[in-house]
Amino acid sequence: MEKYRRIGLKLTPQRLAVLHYLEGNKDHPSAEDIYRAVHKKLPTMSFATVYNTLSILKEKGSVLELTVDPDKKRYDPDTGQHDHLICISCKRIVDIPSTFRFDLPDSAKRNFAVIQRHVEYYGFCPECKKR
Amino acid sequence: MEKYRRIGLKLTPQRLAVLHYLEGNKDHPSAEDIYRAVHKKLPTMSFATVYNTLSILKEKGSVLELTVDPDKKRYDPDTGQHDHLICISCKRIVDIPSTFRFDLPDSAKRNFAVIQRHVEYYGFCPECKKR
DNA sequence: GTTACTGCAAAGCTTTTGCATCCCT
DNA sequence: AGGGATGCAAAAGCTTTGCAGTAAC
Repeated sequence: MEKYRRIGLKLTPQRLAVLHYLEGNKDHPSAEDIYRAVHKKLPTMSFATVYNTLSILKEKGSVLELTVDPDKKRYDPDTGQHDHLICISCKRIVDIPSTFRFDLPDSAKRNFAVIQRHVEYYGFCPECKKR
Repeated sequence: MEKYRRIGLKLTPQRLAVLHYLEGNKDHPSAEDIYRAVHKKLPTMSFATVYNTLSILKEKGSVLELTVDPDKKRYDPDTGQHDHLICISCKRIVDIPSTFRFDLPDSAKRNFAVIQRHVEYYGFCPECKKR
């Protein structure tokens, strides 16, 4: 938690609860997932505070906002380079290591200043493909 | 247009207008972009019909729904394998050829049945990086 | 003549915002 | 004590839906 104080966050119980829930979380939760989990521990927790906290964490680079689920945004506390397997049926998102280099040849960049790469593999997870 | 009749579409003026607008379109338009463009030619055009048409085209595999813009869905009539450069400032989306093989090693698939791969490079486009 | 599509308005969801109150530092 | 954070409710977007009327086949 020291690292959050260092980036200039005012440490409220609400923020600590969100940070604690996200710590090491591999589920790529939505804002509602976070709200529901944290609300159990902290019944006064509001949606506005969840979004407010996520917005600051995004800004500070401590959380990634994923736009891979057509229905809602998902959040990833793992900001290291990795790719995603996504089930188009149950919307499960699973981390996998990147299998190739980040580099895009300059000729392909069209003068963009590229900052980040996202790679997603869409399909059916083991459970959903059974049906 | 023959190919749309062949996949079992009832060809209404509204659908033809949407199909014509999407044909060869490289802008990755949103539903609203499509609505505005088609509405000029066909003033009775409604949003419901835009979404209805897109939904059918998606189903038939004639259009890809992109979830790379956090604000709204974008549509891509080019269903061949290619990657995207995305400007996080103006939301412009530019096509680039894929620079590596589709294959994901079986060991990385976690038993998913992978159907599609999406690769996006996020950053600033030439115009937006000037500021 | 049927069946399916259109258009309008209302509803549904996720996310954002305004503002008074509260509390971390 | 002061400035920022919280919580509530309302609002804003995008997208979906219900249904009566209409048009394609």
